[in-house]
Amino acid sequence: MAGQHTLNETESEVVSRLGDLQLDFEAMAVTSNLFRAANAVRNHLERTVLAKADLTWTAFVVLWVVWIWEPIETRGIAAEGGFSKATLSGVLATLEGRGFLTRERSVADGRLVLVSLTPAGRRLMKKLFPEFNQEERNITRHISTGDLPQAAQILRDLIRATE
Amino acid sequence: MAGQHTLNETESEVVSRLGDLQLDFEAMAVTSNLFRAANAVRNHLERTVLAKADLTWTAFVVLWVVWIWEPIETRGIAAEGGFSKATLSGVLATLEGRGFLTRERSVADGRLVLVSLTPAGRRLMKKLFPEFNQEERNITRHISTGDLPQAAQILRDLIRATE
DNA sequence: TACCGATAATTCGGGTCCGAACGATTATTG
DNA sequence: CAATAATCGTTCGGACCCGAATTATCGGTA
Repeated sequence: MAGQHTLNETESEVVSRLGDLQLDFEAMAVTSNLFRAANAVRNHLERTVLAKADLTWTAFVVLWVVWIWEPIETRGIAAEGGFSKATLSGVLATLEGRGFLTRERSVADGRLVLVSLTPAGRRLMKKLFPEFNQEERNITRHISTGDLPQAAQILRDLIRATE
Repeated sequence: MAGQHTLNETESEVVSRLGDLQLDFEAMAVTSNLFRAANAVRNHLERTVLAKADLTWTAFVVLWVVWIWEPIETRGIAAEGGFSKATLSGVLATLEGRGFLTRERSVADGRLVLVSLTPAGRRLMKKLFPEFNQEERNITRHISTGDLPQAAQILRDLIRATE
C-alpha cells in the first residue's frame, strides 16, 4: 500500500532535480503521509466492513450523516460529509433506489430537500456501524493511547488551515 | 468545509441511537478528521496551485512520481501513488495525450511498460512543484513546529496499521 | 404585484476510481 | 519441451467526484 521508497531516498532524488531550491521536506512528508493514510484506511474499511453490505465509502458516510441528523437538508449532508452537492445528488439517487433513504421537499422552504432514512436504512446502520467502529479501533490501536487526542487535534489544525 | 457540528454534539447523537453499545469515540474522531483533512487539503491545493495548470490531484501525483523515479514501471507508479493500476491506465492516457509523458514497452520484460516524462513534462514539474511545496508549507505552518515530525509519524502508524 | 438578487438542488461533461475479466508475456514444472 | 502457473498492463462496467450551467424558489423592494 505505502510506496516502497523511504522518505530519505525520495528527498535526495528531489534535491538532485531541483538543486538548491528551498523546499520544506517536513511539509512534504506530512501531506504525502496524510494522503497515503487516508487512502489506506479507506480501502481497508471498504474491504473489511463495507464490502459485505455492498456500500462504497461515500455511500456509507452519507448514510451515517443522515442517520445521526435526520431529517437533514442536502446542503447539510454535503457540508458534513465533505463533498460537493453535485457528488451528493448522484449518491442520494443510488441510495434512494436501493431503499435506504427518502427525499422530500420541505414545506417551509420549497428550495430545500429533506433526507431521512427508511426503516431498512436504520436497520442497516444499527448493524453496520458497530462493526465499522470496531475496525476503526483496530486501526487506531497502533497509535499509542496518549497520542490519540493529539492526532485528532493535528488533523483538525490541517482542516482549519485550508479555510 | 468542515462539518458544522462539534464532536460532542455528534457523540451525544450517536449515543442516543446506539444506546449503551461500546463505541470508541476517539477512534471515530481520528478517522473522521483524517478524511476531512485529506479532503480539505486536496481541494485547497487543487484550487490554489493545480487549477492554473489544469491538473487534477491524481494527475499531479503521477507526474511527480514519474519525475522523481523515471523511467518507472506502471506497477511502481501505482504503488508509489497509492491507487490501482486500473485508475492509473486512464490517467496515463490523459497525460500522454497532453504530451507530458511517454510509455514504452520494456525490452528486458515484454510485460512491463516504462514511463518517462517528456521535456514539456519536466518543464511543468520544475515550475509547478516549488509552488506546490510553498502551499504545503502554508498549510502545515498551522501545526506547531515541534509537532510536525510527530504528525508525520502518526500518519505513518495509520498506514502501517492497515497492512 | 412585478422585478431581482440570493439561495438550493439538480443536471451535464469530463475526469477519476476500483474490482473483475482479459490478452499477452514470462517463469515453472513434470 | 509442452503444459501450466504467475505476472503485467489494459479494458470494461458501474460508481464517484467536481465546477459550471440550469431550474426552481425565496426574500426583499418599489
